[in-house]
Amino acid sequence: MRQKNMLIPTLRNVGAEAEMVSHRLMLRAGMIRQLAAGVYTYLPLAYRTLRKVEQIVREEMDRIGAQELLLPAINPAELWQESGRWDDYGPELIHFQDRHERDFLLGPTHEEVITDLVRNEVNSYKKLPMTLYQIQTKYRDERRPRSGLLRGREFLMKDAYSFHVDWESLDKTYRDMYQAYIRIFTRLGLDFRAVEADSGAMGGEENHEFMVLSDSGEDTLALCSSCQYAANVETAKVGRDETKAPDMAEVPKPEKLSTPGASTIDEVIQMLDKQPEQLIKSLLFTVDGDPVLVLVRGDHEVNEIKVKQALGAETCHLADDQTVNRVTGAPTGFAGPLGLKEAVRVVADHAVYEMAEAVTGANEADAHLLHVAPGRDFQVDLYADIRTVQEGDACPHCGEPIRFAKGIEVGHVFKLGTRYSDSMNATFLDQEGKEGRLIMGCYGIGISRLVAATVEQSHDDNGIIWPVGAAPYHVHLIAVNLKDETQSRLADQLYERLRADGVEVLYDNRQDRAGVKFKDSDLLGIPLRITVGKTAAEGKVEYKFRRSGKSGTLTTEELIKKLPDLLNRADQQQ
RNA sequence: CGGGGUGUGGCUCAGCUUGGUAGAGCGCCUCGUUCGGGACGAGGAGGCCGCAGGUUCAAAUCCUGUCACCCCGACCA
Repeated sequence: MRQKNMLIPTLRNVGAEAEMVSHRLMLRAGMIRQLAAGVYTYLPLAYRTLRKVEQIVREEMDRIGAQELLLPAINPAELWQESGRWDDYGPELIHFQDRHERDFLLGPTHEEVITDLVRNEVNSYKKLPMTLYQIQTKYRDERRPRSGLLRGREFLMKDAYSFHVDWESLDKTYRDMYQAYIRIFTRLGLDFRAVEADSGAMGGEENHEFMVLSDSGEDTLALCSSCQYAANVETAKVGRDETKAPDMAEVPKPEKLSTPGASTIDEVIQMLDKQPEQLIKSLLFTVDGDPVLVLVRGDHEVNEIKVKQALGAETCHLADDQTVNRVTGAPTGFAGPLGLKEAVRVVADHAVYEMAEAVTGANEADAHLLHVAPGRDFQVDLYADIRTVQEGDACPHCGEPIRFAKGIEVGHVFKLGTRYSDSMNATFLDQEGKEGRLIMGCYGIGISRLVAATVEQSHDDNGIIWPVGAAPYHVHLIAVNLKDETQSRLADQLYERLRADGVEVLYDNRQDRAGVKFKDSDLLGIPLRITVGKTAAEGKVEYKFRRSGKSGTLTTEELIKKLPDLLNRADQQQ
């Protein structure tokens, strides 16, 4: 393409509202423009990159036998009422009514539509397993869209759904997908990890998130410093040594102390001159409607997801103040396991078991108890791993220390099981003519987010550095001075030749000074730059890799011969 | 949803406290010089100051409302 008439409105600077590197660089490179909060126009360069990424995803999906289709973005409310998600998804659904006042929504994901399709069209085990996917715009009314393409309200996503007669079949497709994802992110040259994750509102069983490592990521990952263990901190397990029963023979009886106004761990340790790990933090949760007292060590944090899992519950959240008052007889901040007004279930973290004595709330305003011995002074109904992992904790697999890293979630694979086939009655007939419930998996990749994540991970002070796989063009051809007849003719010839050879080349034929072209070229981040300049008279041009900065001079014939080789080297760091 | 902030040529911003002719840099157009890392000179186009009310002789500026956008938090996947 000749750059002169292309819509590539580069900017020297952008406003302070764009904070994320990818957001700033994509604005500056003339790739995206914001239309509304979380809604962006993809200009020609961004659209090319988007299609490049799409194509990689498509190839890897096709390779594992997935079939591409396109589902409607507009969904009737009935389908979502049937699955129960019309209410569950809540205000995040963008919905509207048509002229007949029928409810519709713009799909944030497509389990309902695909399940409806498959239950109608696939009735026999002979067709199974089957994997279908689409690449489509999704709509989510995020409470707070932010960070440019990383968290939009309209975004491009690849979503795949698999259907099976049994779990073994799902396991196989899940593994295939997992490998396909690894190939996709590897082809994009990304530094990423597959981590164990929580399935959230999607429901279902085993699942992994694919995280691009980046300090600007919203998710925190717990990575083992020694083995392969990797998990989202939301769900990461806490490893522990062999549990040792504490010796509490010498522990005196509980003693009440006045602690006026000390309702937080910090205030209590200040007042009593204790360390946080000598306290038991007691929090009242409402779990499936019932109050449950949850105990963790003072320096630990309760993990609601784990509490929910440990109790096999559907819902779990901190109890409101009234409930706390009723159950403990005290304002929030003074709860403890001794002397509750109501008998409630008590769940404690493993670390609590190992405490010989502890400070707890006294279930009385402005008072705490000293010398409380778990097991002696109160009973625990269930000990479980219910705290959030901390940096330095033992890895649950090998015991080595866990370290944290930040990541951007670009993919997620789920084993859904029968979550949707149950609620939507999706069945098939097996070999014996008996009806079976379809077992499902679903697998997403945020395509537009992936583009932004690539920029987050691949840039320098001068601009974007595209991996060849995602680059909008492979070669940026620059004529230094178009008024120089020799340069201009050589550049034109080279452009036509490259084009004829099928090379994806962007030709900067603008009547600008060299400095402007070089600056823009760095900003756009095309992997290989070819400059036609001073040496044009000798029939020579210069090449330069955007990533490594390495350069050289070649005749045009040599260049054309070596171009495939040069492009192979373009992603190299050195 | 709570807290904070910002809306002024295409872009980045000043002007607002203390009301009185709407500004700068970049970009854009024309001419000339320049031409390998965001050139220089001269001339020019372009803005009902987010919107609606109000106060005032007079509002970008003060008041009220409203909308949009950004940031932090909560929430959610």
